[in-house]
Amino acid sequence: MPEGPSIHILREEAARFAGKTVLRASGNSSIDMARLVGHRIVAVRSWGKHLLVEFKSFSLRIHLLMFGSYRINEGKDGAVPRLSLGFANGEELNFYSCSVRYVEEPLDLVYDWSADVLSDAWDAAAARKKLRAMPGTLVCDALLDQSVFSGVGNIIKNEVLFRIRLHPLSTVGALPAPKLRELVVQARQYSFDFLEWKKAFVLRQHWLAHTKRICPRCNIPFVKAYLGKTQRRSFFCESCQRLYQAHQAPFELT
DNA sequence: GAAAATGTTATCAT
DNA sequence: TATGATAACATTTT
Repeated sequence: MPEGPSIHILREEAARFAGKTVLRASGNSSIDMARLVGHRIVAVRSWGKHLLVEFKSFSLRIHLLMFGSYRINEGKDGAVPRLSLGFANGEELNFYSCSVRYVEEPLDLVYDWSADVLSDAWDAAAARKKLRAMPGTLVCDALLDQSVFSGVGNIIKNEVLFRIRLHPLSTVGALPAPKLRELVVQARQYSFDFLEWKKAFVLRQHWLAHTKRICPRCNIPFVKAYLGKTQRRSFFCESCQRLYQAHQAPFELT
């Protein structure tokens, strides 16, 4: 369920609770839920895959991890909420199998909004600068680095690399400037495409590489491998996705 | 029904 | 101490 665009949708749906006061909080989370009761939600925000419910003096951070889900104004069959927030008129916001935490500091101090690929505050130049500082990193790992591309997940990773014809084992430092620029542009652009397709329930049919067996450009089999320090599934075409590697030895002189 | 998977973090080992 | 490997968590789809 959850890459950045899915959380963006969740945030839009949960925005209705901004300004409302929590009347009840329950669930199997280990956080102090009583603390929430009586507090008014100032805003519902998101940063990449984090959903942030902001109160006046603290915030709640929900991360759906791999299998999390949520329901608004209804329960989920046979599932106990990790956290259930009750509001006036029987309204409720329920989260299942997710990570729940308090953030004590002001959100603007904790989060770098310019790293969120779906944010108005997204800063492509800042992302390029971060990438230039990690020349030895594989592009498949760089795309999943939340401090650079907050919200990008494994599906977006595979689709972006296919879209810009870039081999996942390419090294960030070996990319020509225009390619690096394209990587940054498409990480954001594909995330918006993902968002629109997800909203229209047509996301999966737009996948060109992720879980696919044949390259739609070359008509030859994709390679499926678990790559990078993250060891996540990669689907790529060895024919049309170019591999850029450093010409010099892959160790650093210190 | 087994296996895999849209993710992150805690803990242990080196 | 810092880095890295491993485990842990939990649910739906193939």
